[in-house]
Amino acid sequence: MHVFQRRYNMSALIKEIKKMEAGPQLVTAEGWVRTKRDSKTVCFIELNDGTCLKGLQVVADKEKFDNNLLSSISTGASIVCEGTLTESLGSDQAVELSASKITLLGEAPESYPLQKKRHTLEYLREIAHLRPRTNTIGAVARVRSTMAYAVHKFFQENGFYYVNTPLITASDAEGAGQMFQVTTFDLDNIPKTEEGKIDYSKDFFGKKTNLTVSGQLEGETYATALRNIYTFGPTFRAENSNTKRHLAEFWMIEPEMSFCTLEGDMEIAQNFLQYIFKYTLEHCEEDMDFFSKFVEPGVKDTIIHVSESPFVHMTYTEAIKELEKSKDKFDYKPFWGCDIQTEHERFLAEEICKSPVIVTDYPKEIKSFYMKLNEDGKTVRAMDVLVPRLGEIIGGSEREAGLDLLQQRMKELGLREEDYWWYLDLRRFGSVPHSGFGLGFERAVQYVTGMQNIRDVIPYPRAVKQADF
RNA sequence: UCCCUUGUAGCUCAGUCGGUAGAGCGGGUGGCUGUUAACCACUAGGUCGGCGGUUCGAGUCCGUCCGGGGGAGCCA
Repeated sequence: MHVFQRRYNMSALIKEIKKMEAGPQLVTAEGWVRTKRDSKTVCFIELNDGTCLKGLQVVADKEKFDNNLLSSISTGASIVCEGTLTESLGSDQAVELSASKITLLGEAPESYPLQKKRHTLEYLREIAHLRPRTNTIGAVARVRSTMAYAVHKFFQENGFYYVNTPLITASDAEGAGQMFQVTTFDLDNIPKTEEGKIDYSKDFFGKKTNLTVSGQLEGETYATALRNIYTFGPTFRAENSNTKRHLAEFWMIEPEMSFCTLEGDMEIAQNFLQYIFKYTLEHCEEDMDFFSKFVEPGVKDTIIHVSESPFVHMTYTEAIKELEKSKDKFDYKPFWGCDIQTEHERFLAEEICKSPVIVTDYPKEIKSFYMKLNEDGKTVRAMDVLVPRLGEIIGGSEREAGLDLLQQRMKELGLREEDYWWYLDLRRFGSVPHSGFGLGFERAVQYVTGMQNIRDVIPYPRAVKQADF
């Protein structure tokens, strides 16, 4: 990126101005006032436009400016400053803007909710429309955007096509949790059949529909046509879960690869995570330093380490053996066949492996119907990527490619074949081994930034009893 | 949904054994100063989350409802 390049009618971004050298040319800076400090003859304004963490110091000689103008420039006000860049006498910045002209665009009276002091993240959630103007949420927003770009960049550069799977779905049986129903019915006057049941034939789609809980099944259809695809879009879960790592509306990334077995799946998952981590470290250095200093001490070093070291591999059976050695530490005693609890996941990643770990070959009973059965008849070709601090960040598998085996599995679980006719067609016509995984985007942002609560890494969190703004 | 915890000034919190409230920051005013979480002084600002109960008296004890946080389950 060229620092001096002008875009459309925009003046230079503050992140670019800060990299310029002192000189006689006029520079214009626009932004919001973070804080103002007065001295006898000069006034210091820290101006931030959100393009970087630390703002530009604007220095206004009090003799040159109307006192009313300077006094109305308070924290939160929006201003335009024109002047020349000079070498700063202060030690916290290389250059500063010596203002020759300041225009107040919008004042911010004392009722402005953001003070020039630390606020709790809980309070900031109540003013979600203003919180991106804070250091922390601004940094999260920049990192989130950078990570989203890295996601596309990784897949686009590695032979994947971006597929948009539907958000509204008629398949009610994906089994991945409670769904939000979509209807245009007047809920006070719902059409009923003669038997008194809801008459969905009169609803908008002529059948019962919900918001998607996963684009995977539709993703598989495009993977078995374009070879490698990925989805990256919103996902909805109506579960009544109240935790710091669940949302009712979140963004999920789901790659799906044809002619790919579980081994390839694991390799891509690791390379993918490491790529977006490295890309973010490279492009968000200032923000990562901030997170590492104030949000989660050492998170930057952790991400550097994780982006360079191979992940540990372990089968479910091996993982249970390891957990049984320390069973006294757990509320839920581990045994072969049990679900791996959050406490187990974290112990595996944090204590046993001290790094991300990929656990594979889970008992079929605790995994989804579409996962490929191993030859032992008991386990499936599933993999979960567990990371320290968070637990599961990726869940994936090699898909069952055999029609008979898939039909048998669905029968065992009471799934109706007619609901999945098109999914089964993929096994009827040109079936191939294929694999994929799902990554919760917000969880990845949490992991990279060290933010404790998922509601602080998405602009407007939707959760149980929470849909403001 | 369950368990724990919390709700006091604009924000963050203190408030002892039940006797109707304090600090820091922020705001305002004044002072000082090339400042950078600026500093110093003064000042304004409160239905103590709502409702009900116990008591001579409730921020404090009890019940209940609502909101916040943490943990669990479910999962991404």
